[in-house]
Amino acid sequence: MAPLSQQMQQLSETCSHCSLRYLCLPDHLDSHDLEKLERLVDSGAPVLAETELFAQGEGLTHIYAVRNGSAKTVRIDEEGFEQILGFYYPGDILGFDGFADQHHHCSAVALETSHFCRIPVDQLDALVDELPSLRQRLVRLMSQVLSEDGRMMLTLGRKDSEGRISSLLLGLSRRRALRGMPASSVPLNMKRADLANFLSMRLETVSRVLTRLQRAGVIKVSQNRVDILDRDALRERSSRGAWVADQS
Amino acid sequence: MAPLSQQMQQLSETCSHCSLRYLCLPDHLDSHDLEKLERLVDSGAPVLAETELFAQGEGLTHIYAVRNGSAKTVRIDEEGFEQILGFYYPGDILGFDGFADQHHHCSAVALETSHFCRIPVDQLDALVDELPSLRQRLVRLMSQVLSEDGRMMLTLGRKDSEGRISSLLLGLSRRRALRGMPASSVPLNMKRADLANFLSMRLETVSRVLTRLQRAGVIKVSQNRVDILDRDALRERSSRGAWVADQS
DNA sequence: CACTGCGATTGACCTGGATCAATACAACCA
DNA sequence: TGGTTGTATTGATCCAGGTCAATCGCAGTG
Repeated sequence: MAPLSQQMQQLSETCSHCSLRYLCLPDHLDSHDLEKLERLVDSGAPVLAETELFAQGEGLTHIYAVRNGSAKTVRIDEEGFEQILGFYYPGDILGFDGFADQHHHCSAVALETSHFCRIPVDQLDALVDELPSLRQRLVRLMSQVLSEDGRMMLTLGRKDSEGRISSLLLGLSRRRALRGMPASSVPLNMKRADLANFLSMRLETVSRVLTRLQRAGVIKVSQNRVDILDRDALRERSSRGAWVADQS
Repeated sequence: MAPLSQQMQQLSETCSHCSLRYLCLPDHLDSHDLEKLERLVDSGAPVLAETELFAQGEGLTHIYAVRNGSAKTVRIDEEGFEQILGFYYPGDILGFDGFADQHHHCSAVALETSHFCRIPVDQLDALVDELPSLRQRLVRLMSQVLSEDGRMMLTLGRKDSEGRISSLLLGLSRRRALRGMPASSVPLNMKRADLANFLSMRLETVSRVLTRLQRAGVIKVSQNRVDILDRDALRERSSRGAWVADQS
């Protein structure tokens, strides 16, 4: 339950007044440039849970910023396997991977009823040519994703189930903190199957690990929400069990 | 042993005459823009095996394109775990992840004696503001990496040891084909430990899988080189053993 | 040539987590 | 209130691959 004032702020139509401007595209833009960006943004109707924002293979027409709510991106690879690539929260941008060849390489789906800012790519493209600050911002955001992907590969490759869950929870918590939301109470808006898919575990294992962590007094689980009781213990578990690579 | 003519071509000082221009930064640039880019590029002395091009944490001053030879990127995460993020071949760019905060988030190390093109970031940055075509090219290359990262996460998360090795071999082979090199004979310039680290397996397992594939007549292993005897079988194995995710 | 050292291979064993299957719980509807 | 459906938890079993350890092969070196 965020206070009403905060909700209003987040839903404000203009980037300049958006509480997320320092996380999102607008960061580092001066008010003049920001105004131009603002004019591109279309904050449309609410998107219902399970609704696709864009589909894999589709042409790239817009990128999206999460305004409120949450989303996931899913890719189905050549062999038909489905992989959740990430979860997205207010201020995050969806659609960067489409710039490669002007087609989306994954689908984006709302996890709950959410609002998104739609930004038409062609106009953004033109504006980027005009505003060096915007280009830099864009490159930085993409580069950030790259470096987060690296971290994720490490998690998937090196950590055991407990480490993966712990890392995920800490990550979600950290991202809440960035947004000024209570970091010790993390809502799991996605289903267990989504978590399992994302972390490359079976959902039974997700369940087991969550209860194990609960029994150990590290977290408190209640269906769609996890309270972090002992952050240090969680941190400890997120790296314990990760195995060290052989020396080259 | 590439023919001398090809070596000469690859080592040509100018992008315009470089045989890799269609893979590398210059692609899609007209001759006028290309000339400007060319002036930034410094193709320095050969880099010896095991030498660092740049180190994690270091400020971003240059990005590098592989001219010939090969390299790997390695990241050491907060908890001290070392992860190889990728292998790089002629035409590939190293250093993109540094744009996030002007610092490298991984180290780059030559796998063998290699040549690299050094491009100073500040000058590149200025040129990018000047040339929209270069900006687009840059964004596309970064976006490509993003989408390849997605594929890699899937491999790490979903595939068993045989699938991982098979995928890797096919990937290396495909990249050779792109460069016009014999695709059925793949040199493994990195050590087994590097392969293992990259694929998140133990080196013993890498060894076992390679010999298993050899015994099955799919490949022929000879210390630092793998010959692909039955590409279809390899493809089959690269997806077999990958498990399907639970439905959300 | 013997010696050393590094990397690759192979063998034997054991554990984490996938798999299969049953049960529990909540929301929703008739 | 009971039935139905979707989701989460828990239990029992099994195996891929991690772990430990021995061996081998080759390159360099005194």
